[in-house]
Amino acid sequence: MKGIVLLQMGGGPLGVNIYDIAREAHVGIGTVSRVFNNRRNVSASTREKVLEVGRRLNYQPHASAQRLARQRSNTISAIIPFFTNYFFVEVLQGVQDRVEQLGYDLILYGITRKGQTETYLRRTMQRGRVDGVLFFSMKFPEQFISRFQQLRLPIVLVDTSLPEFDSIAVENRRGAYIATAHLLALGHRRIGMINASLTSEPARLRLEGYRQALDDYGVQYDRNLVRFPKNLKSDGFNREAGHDAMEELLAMGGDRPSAAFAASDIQAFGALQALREHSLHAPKDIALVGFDDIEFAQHVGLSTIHQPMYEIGTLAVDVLAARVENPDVVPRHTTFIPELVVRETCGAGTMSPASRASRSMPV
Amino acid sequence: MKGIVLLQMGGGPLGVNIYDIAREAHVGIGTVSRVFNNRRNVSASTREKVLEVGRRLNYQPHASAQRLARQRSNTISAIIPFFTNYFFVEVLQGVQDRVEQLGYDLILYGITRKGQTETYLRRTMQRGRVDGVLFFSMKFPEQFISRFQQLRLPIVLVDTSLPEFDSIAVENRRGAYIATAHLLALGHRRIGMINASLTSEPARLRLEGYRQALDDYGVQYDRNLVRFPKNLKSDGFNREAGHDAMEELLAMGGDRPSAAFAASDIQAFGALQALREHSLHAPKDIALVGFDDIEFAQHVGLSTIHQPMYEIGTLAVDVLAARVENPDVVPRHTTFIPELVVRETCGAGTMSPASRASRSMPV
DNA sequence: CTGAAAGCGCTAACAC
DNA sequence: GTGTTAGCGCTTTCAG
Repeated sequence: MKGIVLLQMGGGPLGVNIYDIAREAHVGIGTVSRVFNNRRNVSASTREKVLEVGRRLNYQPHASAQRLARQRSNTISAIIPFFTNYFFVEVLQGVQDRVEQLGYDLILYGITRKGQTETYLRRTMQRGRVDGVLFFSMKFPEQFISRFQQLRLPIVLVDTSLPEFDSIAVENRRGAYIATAHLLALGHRRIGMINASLTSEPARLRLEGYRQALDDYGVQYDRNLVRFPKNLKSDGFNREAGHDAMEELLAMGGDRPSAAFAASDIQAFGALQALREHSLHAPKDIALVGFDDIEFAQHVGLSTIHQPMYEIGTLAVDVLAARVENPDVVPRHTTFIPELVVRETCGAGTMSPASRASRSMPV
Repeated sequence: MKGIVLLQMGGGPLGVNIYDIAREAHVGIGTVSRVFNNRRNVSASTREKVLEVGRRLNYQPHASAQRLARQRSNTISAIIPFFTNYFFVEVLQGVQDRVEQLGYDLILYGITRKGQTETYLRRTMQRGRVDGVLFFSMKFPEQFISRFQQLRLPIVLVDTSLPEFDSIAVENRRGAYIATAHLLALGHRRIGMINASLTSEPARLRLEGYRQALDDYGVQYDRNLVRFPKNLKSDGFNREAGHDAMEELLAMGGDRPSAAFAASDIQAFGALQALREHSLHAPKDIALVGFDDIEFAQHVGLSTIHQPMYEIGTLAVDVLAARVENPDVVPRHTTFIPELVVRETCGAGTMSPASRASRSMPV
């Protein structure tokens, strides 16, 4: 009866379920379930009959019920800083596309304020919510390590790492080295670094790469040339920090560097702005190389270190999915090698449109 | 027994459930449920007892089970273009923050390729998945209108609209008018427009505002001054389109405009780049005003029309939540009035840092 | 105030 | 192949 009614009114308040289909198709609910789950032990004729009724009644399986019965949510979450960096936007595209291919849903937990991280971690840990989590670009809170391990909740760290969990990252040290070495090769000897807070892992590694390059070129490290954000409320991966750091560098007067390496593109933009405010230009007055290669880097002709962000996103999902299937293998750590992209601000490019558009130039 | 075991091993494979708590606390499962749902018809003493056991066993309610029993997912989805515009990033922050406050989960469906829209719409329509959906900046496919209505699935349209559903948008016509009038007031008479494809609603409205302003200032409309994207594969809200449009404008030689209004900041960036390639500058050679006021507009000193993106995001969630609670009220359409932000590229600003930082200047 | 019982809609193990 | 029967874990009457 209900089936008929539904048919007439085009979908009742509660929606049509597996029982409606079963009744209408004169089969058991098990069969209906098998059909819609593409199990093959169903005869062609009954399968077609069920499918026909399903179409006619516009049946849709109930997602929550499936998740409960299957003990699997087919959902993953992404905990990702939203306040800065734009890096994440491009990574998210990769995540998004892969997640769609694999049929997962993606719950987004964007961090806009400090402190949200723990809220979201707690939330994502709740049973039945997600099968795994992607954690981006932030220090993973220590007190959660053992909790995730106990719950056996799969997690992969992206752009950050911990021995306990799978991780994916770019070789930050290497990238910074490449950037600095490039400047060195161009003849610069006083090279500043516009860094973020050392509480950030990438910031620390990028500093190391910078120093290593200096070393290899026999240039004495000068701590006055390395600038950190003054405002400790954020990690310093933002435009203001970059702006202020460049101001400081400029304030050194005759001692000021002839080139600078910024720990992120976004800081480089701030630095560029500071330069403009002093009627100075890159690379003429100060050569500049950034890090990330976010989309806007092209807009302003910023030379920078390219990270394969989209690929990082897709790989992150793959690794997570693999762990969901097989929770007991040892943590796997993947790293990408970043590449230098020469545009205008480093002073090495020709000014032709061709070079401006160039997306990568391996070293 | 199970409770004890769980206690000892710190969480069994299946997790502790309401029955474990009930047994351990010597109460019925109904009572346990009431306690964890903060119903007040529970005596203080039993409540405390249940809570204590819950803490001890590290109980967490199972999200899928709750959703199934409550017939409510406490989740909403956001279908949002990811390919362009950066507009969405800032809107998403607002969405994200509000969604957290209201206790919803946010499923993200980012559109990176044409055609994904329908996939995601179908997906988000599945029963039990979400309580409502946010649909952004794209033309809502006609064939889904009646389907959403039949399912009575709440939806709010953002940055686009349809009579049938709630919507939130900025007054595009008004914004374009303001931008153009500003240029006119500065003395410009030949003003170009760098537009996106007219298949986009905002593009159409912005053109209208542009023409209206011209009219009001007694300036003859010249269709040669309005440029559309050549590449019809996208909607044209991107850097390349802006770049090419500016090229075309420049190619007009002596007839070229002395100012231009771009339908989006991102197109304005492309235009700025084209200018640079010709060793021209804004506002000296061509004054320029954009639309959106995405974060990067500050970086390059772009004068533009500010949209309250964060607020649009939070409001969108509020409106959706309201409709989830009360599905039967008539559709509500909200619009925001955009404001002009004077920076450098329009040529009206003083060059002081103060004015550069100015975020809004109502007209 | 509290316990018992009946779902919510689906999956999966088990017979036939 | 296919129907039946238990769950999955929680919410929500309904008695008392």
